Amino acid sequence: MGEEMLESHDHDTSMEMETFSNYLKKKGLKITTQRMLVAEKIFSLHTHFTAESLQEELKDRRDEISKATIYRILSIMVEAGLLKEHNFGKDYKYYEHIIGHEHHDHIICVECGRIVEFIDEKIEELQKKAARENGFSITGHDLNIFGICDSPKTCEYNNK
Amino acid sequence: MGEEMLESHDHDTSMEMETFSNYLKKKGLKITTQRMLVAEKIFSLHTHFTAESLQEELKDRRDEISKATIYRILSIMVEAGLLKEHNFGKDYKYYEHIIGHEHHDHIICVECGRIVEFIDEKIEELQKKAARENGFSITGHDLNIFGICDSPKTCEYNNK
DNA sequence: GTTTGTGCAAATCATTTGCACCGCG
DNA sequence: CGCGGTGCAAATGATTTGCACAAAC
Repeated sequence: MGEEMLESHDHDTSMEMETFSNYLKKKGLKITTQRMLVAEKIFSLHTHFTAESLQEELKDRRDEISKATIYRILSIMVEAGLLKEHNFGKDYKYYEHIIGHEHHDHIICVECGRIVEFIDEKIEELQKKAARENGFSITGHDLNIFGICDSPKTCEYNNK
Repeated sequence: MGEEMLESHDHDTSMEMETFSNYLKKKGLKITTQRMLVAEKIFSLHTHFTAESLQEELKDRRDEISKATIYRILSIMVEAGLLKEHNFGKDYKYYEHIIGHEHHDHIICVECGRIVEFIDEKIEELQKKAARENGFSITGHDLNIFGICDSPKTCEYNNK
């Protein structure tokens, strides 16, 4: 239920945009129209998206942004730590912005594709413990649970 | 530490081969040389492998097996529930056979690629709980922890 | 003998890259 | 202005597929 709350209010992106601009300046990269448009869109989204869906969302602009540029900007933002890349078992990547979002794991419906975010501090703790016990200094993790959801709205399985 | 033990003894593959053959028969698929060679190799491996590395391992045979065939056989074995597919964040897939191996999660070294398996029943339990609480009936999960390992043998990071 | 499997090469698909032109600083 | 950025089209790399020949049943 945490995610619906985050998505309901209209998010002000100025703080995130500022962070991104600062990163660009610090790295000697230029502030371009495309970078601003893409970042703005990304920060305004509070869902998981793909390079494809992002380009689609930007189509309403008079000037469409090329896939090459989209990929290049995504890569900068991941590098900047503003964006997280996910592999949900598909052959393309999902992204979600990080600022303003706590770390969380995912439950993915194998029937309708719905993604629910959740966080369990005990699981986090146990993961750190497991890494430590195996002599690893942890840099990150990825936990995805797959299942069939109960959403009568989206889930084909519960919809028939 | 559980994994080293599994890997140390020479595994008899006859039981697994039997299961695979039965599956093929049941599905009206043919028992071919390639399918037997690939399955035999897979069941004898107790590590994670890729389509590429598997083909490499089969090179010592007089007749090399084509990539197309390898992929086709991998797909059958996944379908049969004998093989599990993994996305470790790379742009190619990893596989590991399932029979004779308990379910487990992975810790992957981002420096040297070493993969350690682990299992934590409490994490398993908490995952089921999280899925249940979000209205999902769980079908599977994937937990990967990334970090830097302490192996002086393989890890470049600890090797310099 | 049929039907299914295999190898090869060509096709896909997401992502990346080379290059000529464009626009920020 | 000058150099990094963008778009385009071509390149890449893993995986898939069409097709003619080969092997299983």
